[in-house]
Amino acid sequence: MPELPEVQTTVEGLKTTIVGHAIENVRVVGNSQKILRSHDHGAFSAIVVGAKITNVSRRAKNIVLDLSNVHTIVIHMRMSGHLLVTSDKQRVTSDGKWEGVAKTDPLGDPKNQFIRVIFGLSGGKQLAFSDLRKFGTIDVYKTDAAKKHLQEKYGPEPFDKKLTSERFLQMLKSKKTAIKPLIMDQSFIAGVGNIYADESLWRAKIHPLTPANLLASAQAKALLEAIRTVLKKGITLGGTSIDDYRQPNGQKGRFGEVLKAYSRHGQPCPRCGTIMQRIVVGQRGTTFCPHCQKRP
DNA sequence: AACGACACCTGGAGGC
DNA sequence: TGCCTCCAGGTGTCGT
Repeated sequence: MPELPEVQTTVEGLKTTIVGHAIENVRVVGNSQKILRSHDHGAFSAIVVGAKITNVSRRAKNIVLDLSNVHTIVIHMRMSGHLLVTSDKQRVTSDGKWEGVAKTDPLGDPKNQFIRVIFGLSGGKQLAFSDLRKFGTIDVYKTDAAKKHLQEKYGPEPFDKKLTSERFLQMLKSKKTAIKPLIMDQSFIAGVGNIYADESLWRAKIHPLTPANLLASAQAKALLEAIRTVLKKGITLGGTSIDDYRQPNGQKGRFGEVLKAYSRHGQPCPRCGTIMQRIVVGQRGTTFCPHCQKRP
């Protein structure tokens, strides 16, 4: 599910709510042990319980929780995961049910009912991981190992100032692969997934199957700017909640209301009115405007 | 090295 | 209503 803006929105929500709190216990609901990937439940608890959360940050689509005991928890929400934080008088029971939450409360939203892992925090707060499809992962590493791993595994962050349009063009020149799967490749550039890829390519007027090395300098520049623009807008609007994503308070993001391309096949292009088409690229549904985004 | 196919899970939507 | 098939925002692995 979540791409960079959703992860960033989550991180910002967690920063103001859970930093400074200690982890008192970790519960796994039902048959969800595999979400704790690096360690089994007992070993994971033994490492994190008693430690204080000192910082929350993001690298690529990972949520990074630094702990006071030189360990770091790395959470990946994959397709349908999201993190929720309880406020006063709200509670998740050990079987994943909400208490003190009305159906009309954002936390009462049906998409917030798939609680798989619960962190009990000091002060009576809870951090709950809801994930319908159970694809999400929660790992813990020693902090230096975590930082090294996160640094090496992923490509540049889209907002990194060192990622100039010249450098981006250079990166594209060495790849013959189609541009859409390339910008979704996290080792090429971090944070772009299917929604923001479609949006960026539409904005930059580039056909998703264009071989990367055929992009002209002006197109590379336009694409990098488009990626930055759509990601920034996604963050401003609290992410895209097409289906499963929710903010830590349970609310939906609003970027879905302003999508120009993603999932709009059969509807007119907002720029030229041509009916938008759907194709499959790299096994992913892809929507584009056949008039604005011409194949080279 | 690069690319495609598939697996991992579960629920919702749409067709018949 | 009930059953069936398809679809989903991501990524790891395995095969060619």
